[in-house]
Amino acid sequence: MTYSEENYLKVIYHLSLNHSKGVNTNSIANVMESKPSSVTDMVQKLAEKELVIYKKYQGVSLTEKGKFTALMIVRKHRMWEVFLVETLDFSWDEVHDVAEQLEHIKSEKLINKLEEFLGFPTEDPHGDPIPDRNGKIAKIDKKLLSEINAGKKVICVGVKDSSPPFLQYLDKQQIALGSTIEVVSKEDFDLSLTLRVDDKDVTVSNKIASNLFVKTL
Amino acid sequence: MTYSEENYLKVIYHLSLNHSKGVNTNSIANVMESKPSSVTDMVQKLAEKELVIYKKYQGVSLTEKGKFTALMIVRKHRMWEVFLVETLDFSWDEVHDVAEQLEHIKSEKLINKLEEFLGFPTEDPHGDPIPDRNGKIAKIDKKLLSEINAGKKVICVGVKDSSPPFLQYLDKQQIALGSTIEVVSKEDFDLSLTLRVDDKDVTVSNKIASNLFVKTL
DNA sequence: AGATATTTTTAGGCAAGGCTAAAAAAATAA
DNA sequence: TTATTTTTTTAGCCTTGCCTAAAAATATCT
Ligand SMILES: [Mn+2]
Ligand SMILES: [Mn+2]
Ligand SMILES: [Mn+2]
Ligand SMILES: [Mn+2]
Repeated sequence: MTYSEENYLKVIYHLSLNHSKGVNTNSIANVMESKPSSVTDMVQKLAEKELVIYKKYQGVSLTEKGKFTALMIVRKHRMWEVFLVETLDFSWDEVHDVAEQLEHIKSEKLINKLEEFLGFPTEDPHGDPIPDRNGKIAKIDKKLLSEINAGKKVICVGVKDSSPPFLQYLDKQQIALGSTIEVVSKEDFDLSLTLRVDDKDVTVSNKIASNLFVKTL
Repeated sequence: MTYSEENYLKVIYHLSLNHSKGVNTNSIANVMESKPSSVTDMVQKLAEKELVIYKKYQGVSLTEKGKFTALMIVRKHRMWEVFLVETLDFSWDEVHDVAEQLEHIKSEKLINKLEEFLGFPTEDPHGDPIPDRNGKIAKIDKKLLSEINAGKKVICVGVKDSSPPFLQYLDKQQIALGSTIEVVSKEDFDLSLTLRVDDKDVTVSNKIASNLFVKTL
């Protein structure tokens, strides 16, 4: 399994969580920052190896084998992110790029020992669930903050976008995983929200609110 | 810098420690388990990038830039080996292959944070010195056990061969880094040695003795 | 339905990093 | 010194993973 094949499987896995049908060529190319023709090439190779199911012009989906492989990569990615934050004091906006490299290290023993050392974490620093060694992944019950009505109190449990600028914005507003957020009011005009986070009022745009996952109490 | 280029630089670095002149094509090919023609190709590419000095038929040597790059890879390799043994409880014969992968992870911050977490170790689990972040590497004063005369007491400080079979042999004989070894007698015929390690007598062949580094008291 | 636009695939090419076989240079032996 | 062997380089080929341009299939609009 090459580095490149692993990245394709991971991207197909992530895309198939939303687009419940077959994943289309163009969306893979967009995420991979490559060209549709390259995607077609690789997808045909993955189909020969029985990692994906592919019919011309019909999009692609993972086989059980392909899905398991993808989950193991996601497992490693998120486990390493926990290590970087918890053990090496990285901040949550610095870990993704390094984890993109570390997720390709091939050693079952390494990931299992690391998991043990970290105390069997179930979520990564962005609130995403970590698959266990059998590929089982918890479904975390969460809603977007943008779907919450005024007057409700919720807890921040994750981010949809985990790009550094967004995470740094949250740091600046002192919104972190576990923060209690009260939706004070919602503006009809632009759907912006006024929140109370730790006794401080903050106004956030709809774009912000639709990238924050929360749990109702 | 690709994975492959990094491996070439590392191999050239290790070979140039012994073969004090230019490193020859064939020895690189042997270590890399590739063919001399492939080595010539790559060496020419490295010369263009000013990482090595190369004249046809004259062997190859590292430039300052190439040497620093090689040292940073060695630094990462050995630091990760310490992590695997100290933090994740790997045994010293299990770490090399994983470290071969981890040494290519690109993040200065990662290696420096890891170094800090590990308490700035100066040697890896096989007794080899770890270069610091400026590329400075300690020269450890050590001799081969095979050079020690009968009657002397020494301390085991490293291994020359760090292949799993050899390391496992040492485990079985309960010889570890830090063990005190007394050379009881040396057999003229085959240069085998009788040792006293922790109040136990062991006989080892010359081959074993010439792969163990020791420090005289 | 028929025309047009979009998506996807195919065809052909390129760079990296390998390989084998043959040629050239250097080292060694006679 | 000349002949032979060994080492090294060159030439040409292959696979992987990417690309562009063109062709084919599918989707959308009138
Ligand atoms: Mn990530
Ligand atoms: Mn994450
Ligand atoms: Mn090693
Ligand atoms: Mn080592």
